[in-house]
Amino acid sequence: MNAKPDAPDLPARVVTRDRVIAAVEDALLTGQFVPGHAVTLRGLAAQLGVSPMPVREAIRVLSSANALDVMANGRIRVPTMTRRRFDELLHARVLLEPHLAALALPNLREIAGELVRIDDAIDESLVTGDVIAYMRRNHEFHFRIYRAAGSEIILPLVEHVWLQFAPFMRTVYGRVGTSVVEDRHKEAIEAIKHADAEGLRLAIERDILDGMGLIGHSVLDGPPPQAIRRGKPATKQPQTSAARRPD
Amino acid sequence: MNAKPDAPDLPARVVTRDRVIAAVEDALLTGQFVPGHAVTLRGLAAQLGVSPMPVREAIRVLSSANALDVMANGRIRVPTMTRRRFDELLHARVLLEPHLAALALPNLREIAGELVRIDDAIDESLVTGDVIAYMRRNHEFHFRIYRAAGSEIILPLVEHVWLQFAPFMRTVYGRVGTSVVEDRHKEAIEAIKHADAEGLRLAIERDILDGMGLIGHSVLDGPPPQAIRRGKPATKQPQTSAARRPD
DNA sequence: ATTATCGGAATGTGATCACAATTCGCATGC
DNA sequence: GCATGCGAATTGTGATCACATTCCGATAAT
Repeated sequence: MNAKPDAPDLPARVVTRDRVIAAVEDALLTGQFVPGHAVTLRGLAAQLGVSPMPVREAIRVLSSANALDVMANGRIRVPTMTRRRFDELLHARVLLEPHLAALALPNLREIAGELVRIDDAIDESLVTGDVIAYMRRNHEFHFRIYRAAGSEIILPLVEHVWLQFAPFMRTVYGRVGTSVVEDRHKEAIEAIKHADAEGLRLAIERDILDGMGLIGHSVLDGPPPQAIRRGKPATKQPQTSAARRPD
Repeated sequence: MNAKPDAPDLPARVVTRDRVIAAVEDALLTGQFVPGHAVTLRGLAAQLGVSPMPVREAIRVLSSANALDVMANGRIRVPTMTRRRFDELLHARVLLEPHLAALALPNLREIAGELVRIDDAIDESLVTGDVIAYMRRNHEFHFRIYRAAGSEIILPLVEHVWLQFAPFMRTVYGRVGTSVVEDRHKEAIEAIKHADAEGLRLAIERDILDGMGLIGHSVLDGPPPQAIRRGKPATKQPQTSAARRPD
């Protein structure tokens, strides 16, 4: 490599594009972007106080990860959830996340206390009904674990999956509330303290299946996803932004 | 009647950015981008005959998928393979691809003939030593199978992984040749014909482990890849910058 | 001959403009 | 009252310019 004794620490210059990406990702993960809602370059740029150029790249990055939906005419919107997509996302989560958790187990002892603290914050967000705080904390709980696996390949894949299902979960919580949320974090922490890899794997899997499976199905199986409002035969997937009102 | 597109097929307007992405992805998957080689906006734009703007978005998309490496100063280059990265990529492949193949098994009967045809083309590429054609055909063989799984979530994840390890494999083939390549495609085809899910899963897993594991380790454990620095050692291989001349 | 220093070239980033395509609003006509 | 047609506004895409930073090469000094 080229010897560069000047700065061993990477300066990590903060570029506007990365700030935009982080802002949109946070908005997606905390459910502040409603599925079906349009996302425009200039609109987002004005909202974030930047020029459309960094937003363009950020949107392109996120849409390439299927975190934003690019329609045939180029318009961009928050993806709407379909039964098929939901099942596949659930599938991918069950495939990847328990594996990552078990892989991270040896490194989790030292952050067990921090996980307990985050889980306490989650409980607090649940009782206060702060959905955004809950989703952010829940994301932090899971990814504290997954990050400890030290896998720089699988971890981004899991982040992609989360970016896709998170907006939908926000809709779910907005409809059924957060009181029905019951995670398996306590079991996971217990498994970590006992260095029980299989127990941790099972706890994560159950956390995914319970949290997403039951709630997701109850909502997706409810109203049929084809609520024709004006009889547009061109669009095979009518948007539900203005049709259904979450409460 | 302006808004009445009779054609049910989506127009799918071809934008320059997508062509650039496809071109770079193909170059990565076929090993025409040497690991460590710099990729510049204006250089790639001039090479492809487009303006730097679509290239900027394309590079951003690919770098977000870790298919291109963004250094601390913002410069972009084809990622270099490390032992750690390689092991993780191998790990991710074993985790995802056999699963996808088994999932696709019910839909593979009808394309079994096509798979045989592609595999024959692979053998032909191997005897002629056409590494680029081999890599393209091998990619096609695998993704014909994976695409049949109908999973629009896991499939992009696998594509991301391929984009990351493919350039390195090109280096491997360029060093040890393609004569040592021995895949498990025949076993996979056999398992498909017998509707043997477990056999197919095992064939894919062995194909990955044999192809990447043995070859990759032999090269990564061998000579360090930072041998030559100055002097431009006889660029007999078509480089990425000025290799392709449109006319 | 080796090292230090300086200047031009190259690179990524942000901003702005131009343009085709699409969408929305509103007036018009039946 | 309702569909229709037209024009303005919006949107994504591509191109170009400006600029800070960095890299490369040449020149000069020891």
